[in-house]
Amino acid sequence: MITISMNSPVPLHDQIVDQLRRLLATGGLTVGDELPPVRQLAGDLGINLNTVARAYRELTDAGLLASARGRGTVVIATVEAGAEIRQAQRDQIENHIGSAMADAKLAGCGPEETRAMIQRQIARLWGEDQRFPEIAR
Amino acid sequence: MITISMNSPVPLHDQIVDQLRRLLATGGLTVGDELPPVRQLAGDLGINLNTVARAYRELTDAGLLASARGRGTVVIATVEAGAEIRQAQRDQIENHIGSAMADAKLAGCGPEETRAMIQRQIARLWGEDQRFPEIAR
DNA sequence: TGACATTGTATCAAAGACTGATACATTGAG
DNA sequence: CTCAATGTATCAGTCTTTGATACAATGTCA
Repeated sequence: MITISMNSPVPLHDQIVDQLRRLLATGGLTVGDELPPVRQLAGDLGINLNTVARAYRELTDAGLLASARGRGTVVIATVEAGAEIRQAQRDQIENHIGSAMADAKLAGCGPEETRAMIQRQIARLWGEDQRFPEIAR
Repeated sequence: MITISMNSPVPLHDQIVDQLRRLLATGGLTVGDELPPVRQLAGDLGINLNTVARAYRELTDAGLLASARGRGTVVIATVEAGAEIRQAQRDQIENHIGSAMADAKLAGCGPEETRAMIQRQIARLWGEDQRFPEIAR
């Protein structure tokens, strides 16, 4: 469900938060779903339970999860598309996308290969049936 | 030329390295170009010169830049597309792209808006004239 | 009801990374 | 030769991250 990289410069709890947010955004996690106990997930990942607890707490503070002693952690909200976007945030996101695609080019991916990656991700995120007849300018 | 964010969890020198690599991959920097002196860039960004020097050194170690006391830092190599890609690296890149696009959806971007972002980035990376007649599956 | 396993939370310490201040070494210009 | 410009090295301070451990709350089962 979650994978982490010990080599990455991004902290472990941030990696977990990012992936959970991604699952919440893509439908991999929906309201009512229970998350694995901190000890279990920490054990699976081979890290300390505090690190997982911290990730859960950050999302709890964000209003996406709810935790209670003895009862576990559940999803109470998911982020739905259509929310208001600030321009600064939009620029940051486009920058992030551009950075990822630059990495692809940097690693030797050609445009066709990159396009295939994007296609897969679009299908995964917005549904298999979503079609984009053309993306030419 | 370079912008940094003090709020980001990613270290300053990593931010600089990422953006420089991106410039090297996109043609914003080519062989022979001189980089700003560490003191100047550090001053512009409002950070310590060591942080910039570290970023330069990392790229120097990677063989992309060359630095010399008193003479400055110049680009000696750029990364060209077509290099061999390992599968693990490819998966990581696709994961990165997917993460960026998930962020977009998370922030409320619809598929059309995301597609527009991608379109701009493709044009920027692989040239204005590059066309992608369709990206449907 | 009471004991106990399960789960999240809090506290504290250690280790490491990042950033910065400062001094040093090299190059080139005048 | 002098000196400004530039990259490099060293050291210290501060913060973050991670982990070990103990605590608190909830639910289950005898």
